[in-house]
Amino acid sequence: MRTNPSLPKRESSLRRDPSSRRVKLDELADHLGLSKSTVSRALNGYSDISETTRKRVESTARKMGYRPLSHAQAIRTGKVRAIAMVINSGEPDRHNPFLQDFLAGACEGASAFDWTMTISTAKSEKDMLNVLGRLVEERKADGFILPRTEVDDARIKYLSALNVPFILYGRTGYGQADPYDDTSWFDISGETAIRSAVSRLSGFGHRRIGFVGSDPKFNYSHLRRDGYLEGLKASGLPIDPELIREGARTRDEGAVQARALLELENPPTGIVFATDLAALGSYTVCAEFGLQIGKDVSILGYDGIPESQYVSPGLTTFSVDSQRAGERLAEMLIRQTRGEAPESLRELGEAVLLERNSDGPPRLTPEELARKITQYTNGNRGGDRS
Amino acid sequence: MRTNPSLPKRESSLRRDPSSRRVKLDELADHLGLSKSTVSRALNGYSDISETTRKRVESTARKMGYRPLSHAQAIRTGKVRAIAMVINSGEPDRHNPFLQDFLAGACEGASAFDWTMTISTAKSEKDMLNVLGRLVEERKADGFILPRTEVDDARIKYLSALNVPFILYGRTGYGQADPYDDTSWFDISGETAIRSAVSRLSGFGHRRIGFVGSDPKFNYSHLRRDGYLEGLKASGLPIDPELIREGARTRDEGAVQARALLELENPPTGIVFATDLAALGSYTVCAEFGLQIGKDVSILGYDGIPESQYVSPGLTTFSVDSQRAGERLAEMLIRQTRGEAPESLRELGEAVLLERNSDGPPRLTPEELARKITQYTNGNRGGDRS
DNA sequence: TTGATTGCCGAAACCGGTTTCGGAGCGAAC
DNA sequence: GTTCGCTCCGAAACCGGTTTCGGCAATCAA
Repeated sequence: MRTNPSLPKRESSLRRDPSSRRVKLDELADHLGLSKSTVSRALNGYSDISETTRKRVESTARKMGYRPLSHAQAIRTGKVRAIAMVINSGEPDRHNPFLQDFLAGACEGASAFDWTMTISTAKSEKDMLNVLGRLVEERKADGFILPRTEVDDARIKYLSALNVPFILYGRTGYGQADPYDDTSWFDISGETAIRSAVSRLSGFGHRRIGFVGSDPKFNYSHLRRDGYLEGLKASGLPIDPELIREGARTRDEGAVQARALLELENPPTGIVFATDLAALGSYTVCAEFGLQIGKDVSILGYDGIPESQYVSPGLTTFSVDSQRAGERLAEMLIRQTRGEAPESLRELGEAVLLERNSDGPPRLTPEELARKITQYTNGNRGGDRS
Repeated sequence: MRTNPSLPKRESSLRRDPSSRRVKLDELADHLGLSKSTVSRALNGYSDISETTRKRVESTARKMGYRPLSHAQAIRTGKVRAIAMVINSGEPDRHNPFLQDFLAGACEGASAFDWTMTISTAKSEKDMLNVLGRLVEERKADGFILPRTEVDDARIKYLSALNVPFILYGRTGYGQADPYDDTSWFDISGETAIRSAVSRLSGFGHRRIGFVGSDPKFNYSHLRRDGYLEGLKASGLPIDPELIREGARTRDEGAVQARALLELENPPTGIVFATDLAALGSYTVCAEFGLQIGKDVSILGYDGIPESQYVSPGLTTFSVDSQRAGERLAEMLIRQTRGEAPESLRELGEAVLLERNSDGPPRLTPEELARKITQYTNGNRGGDRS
């Protein structure tokens, strides 16, 4: 006698009620008086099935509630009708309130094709490739969405080498000769948004405008900084390296960079942040310096996180439609796995400006601003500010 | 000639490099000089394989990088080694910053067993059952995690009827005779936390303590309200129905309920909220009434969302370890699909108090508080408060 | 010595679909 | 009247695993 190694003998209780058993292809074929191969080809739209039979098959299939087992088809077709995404759970700015919107979009995009979405998480960069590898090996998905693309992205190299389809949320290869040679991607043009942020401030009359970028390992950080530079150029403002800071991903890091900018001898009267989170960090610094945001200093963000509307004053920012992004990415990825050329699957969307109260005409010149800050901090040194 | 209905003829480019082809069971068997049935049974721990052979098979399997195709096994075993969760994307409070932690936990819990996690979203309550249905029909998962359980939960009925394994994040059937008869669940004891919140306020000297619950369709809302009542009882305080509000899921709804409580003739000097989001809504109301949070009125939340530490004053709240919750749920669900009895798979965790500055000894009596509010609002009527 | 167990493994069926291949039936062309 | 080609469908192989069943050799009991 052999023993099955599984646990207690409750397996039977897991079987579905026999009365509500699923209908399989053979039964459907019997019911139709056709062979199962004919039925299968009819359902899959083969051309050697007469139109009338196809219609008949489809209608009774629907009537009988027939649904092919996806893994049963996968064994022959090699496609599981699923896309995957692996999230890096070790990131400092991982508490992304938009994840749900993004996932909702991706799921809907997949559902529209009757595909599903599997996710996984990686604890580190190294773990990432292992996780991807497992998913590929076990063939849990036919393609991958790669969020937060980096300038030099290991995931891309890995999947390319394996010839596994993928699509980027973002672009990659900043600064390379042919940055996006044959990958497909969807992205929101952060550079356009940041450029117009600078123009907006310049239009308000700001002459010294600072920029706080994100981690330079991410491609978007470079693109947005370039948008800032373009914005300066378009407004005829000089580039001052002193006003360009990088590496702020979290609120705290945003605060550090905001402080550095405001403590300059000749501080900016307006600051554009690459992300809302970093921008929110500046709020505490401004409070600390006795600065009124929107008057003494103008702040602009990017992302459109919900919190940006609840701070006071409301943060002017550029809102990204994460749900749509997820949806587009899913659709484009599926089309790629179906044979469309990756190079033909690229799309660039735009963020939309949410005008709130964190920016406006400068009330002070940079000199006056500097004086106000030093006076305030001196006056408060050792004071009680609980 | 028959035509395959798929798109352009690039299929070939999708095939993996033939040199890096996956090794399949037959090849492994050939390499070992064994039959593939023996190898399969060895890998699956059957008892009729000698220990030495088993070891040999396992080691060379590892050496050759053999990995069974999960859908190929599924066709015979009926198990795809995946758990699923479907998120309701239509919820007003869907921007949950903890989703990522939760998913990370669930994914890790699944990975530990070499399972994966598939997700999907539903746009409404009705859509929910369709989405679940599709996943079940196509057998995309072996079991489901059901988050945010409701008092009368359609998902539970649906999956129970189909005899599909599932586990609740939360409990259900509040008020029924045998509320949790044979479902398995993991939950955090919100009632315990809220009870101690009341005790904490009472310990500070508060005598009138309000409660703002969440949507009563959710089970947790009732449990937390009960915790509030128990807390009052433990502190020897009377129950005043006037002080109990419900239905606040969003920040704005929290604001509405906070306003209602504070505008009472005999307002509470401390308010316990069922969720952080609702608690944050009270901040704007307090500002509007010229009330200093933590002094004039004490506020307590529950959830431990990141934002709670960035508001001023920091919100005292109870932090829930979402990642651990996800991990436990995944493990328990997998064990259930392997045959363990659902009734034996239940676990109750505790939230941990994060003491911050939104609560403390009452500076005013309820009467003084009421007077302060009316004075302030009258004084500011029509005034400029931009 | 013989018959019955036991330990270990191979052959073959099986899971539920997809795809290949061949052939019946029919109309048109020679 | 063949022959050809076209439309449409069925039989059977196939995908990559798992599970059943039976059999051989060695061991044990009688």
